[in-house]
Amino acid sequence: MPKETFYNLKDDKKQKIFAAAVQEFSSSRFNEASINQIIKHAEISRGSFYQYFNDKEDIYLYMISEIGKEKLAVINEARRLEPDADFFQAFLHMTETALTWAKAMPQYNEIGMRMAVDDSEFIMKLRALSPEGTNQLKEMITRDQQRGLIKATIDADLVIEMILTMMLHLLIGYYRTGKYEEMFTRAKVIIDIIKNGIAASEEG
Amino acid sequence: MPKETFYNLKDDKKQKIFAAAVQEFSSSRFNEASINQIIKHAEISRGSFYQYFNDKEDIYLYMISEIGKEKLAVINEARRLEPDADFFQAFLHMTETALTWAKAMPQYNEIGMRMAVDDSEFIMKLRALSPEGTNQLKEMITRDQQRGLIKATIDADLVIEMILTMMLHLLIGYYRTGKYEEMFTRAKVIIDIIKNGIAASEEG
DNA sequence: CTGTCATGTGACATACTTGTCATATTAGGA
DNA sequence: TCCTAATATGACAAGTATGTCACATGACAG
Repeated sequence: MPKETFYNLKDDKKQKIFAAAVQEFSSSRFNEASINQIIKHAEISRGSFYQYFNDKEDIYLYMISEIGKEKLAVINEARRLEPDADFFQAFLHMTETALTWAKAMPQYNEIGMRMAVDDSEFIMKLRALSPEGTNQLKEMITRDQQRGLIKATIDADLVIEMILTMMLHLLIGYYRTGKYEEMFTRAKVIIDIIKNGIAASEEG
Repeated sequence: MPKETFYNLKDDKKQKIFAAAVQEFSSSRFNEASINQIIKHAEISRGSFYQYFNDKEDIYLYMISEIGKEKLAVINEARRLEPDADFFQAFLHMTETALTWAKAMPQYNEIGMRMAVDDSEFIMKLRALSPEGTNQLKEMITRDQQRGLIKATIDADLVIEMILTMMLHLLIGYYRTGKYEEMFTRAKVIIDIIKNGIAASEEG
């Protein structure tokens, strides 16, 4: 929650500060990110910073919530398609969305990557608060179990965990190599491997 | 490569310094680890530290190589068993070894965890140098493909990537929750999911 | 024009870091 | 015992960081 003084600023100045925060938090983890760098790039004084925000946590939360708004729009757009797709199609689509997002917004993606591997107290707490969009996936698996597409004995939570782990791994791979096509191909193969393990086709 | 003055020290003093390094590097990533903390716990002076080691990288490499020696012994012990096991049995056994190791040596495990998610220049370089024990796994998959236990079309490298990713994920899970049995159970389920995807039983 | 209040500023205190170096201590051979 | 060479020490310089605060500037109402 930035202070009122921040919200009173002109939009382009707010934007500049936001951009400076993105720049800093996309190149350093929370603990290592420096307010000095932020104010330098935003071209504001140290005093001003503390007139806008309480501390580093404050501007981080602000930045995350701003990014979240943008992200939500993209995700909702993606979800509107294919309402009847099975879990595998949906997940592949989701992966594609995530990769596209990562490609389009490399800095935002980088922030997410850093957050995923951050073990500072603040980020740990923050992660614990946001439950991810996991419910929707679980519903899909349950539905596909009822439709007879996925084995009834499968532990949905574990499958989701597997799949999100692999997706994060792919994102990190993309982030490190920049090879979008390759990561997408891999995603398809990984889903195929998981599918032929959890699909009910043979055993039931 | 610590300096000669370090190797000239009595064993218990060397041991104390090693323990202080383990303590510090198991609770902080490389960049955040503090030499001040190490010398405090080792009860040596700042000057002495720089008489023993060139810098932080130096003591880190020393510590890692010492741990590596211990680890190698454990791994070799584990590999001696079941020479004819298939890939899945072998991998499960490997996971068990890793989890046991993590349980027995929590600090070493923590160091490994931190190293896995460290993106400092030094650790990135270090990771790139050590190629992991991935060859052995690949040989097993190839052999099992020839034995007809695994689909011939499967990309061994990708499977190894998947499996190591999931194993790391489980290790991190164990590290965070301390629930050894649960992680081992999950490992079995994960392997089962991957197996019924890559086993040649139905399609291959 | 002036008074008031919001906003901008950078020097400062404080606390941390690493690596150096002059000096003190210790140990072992002659 | 005494001398020398190895080793131990902590003050220090130079750098980083955060958060505060007295003061400067700007804007706007009367």
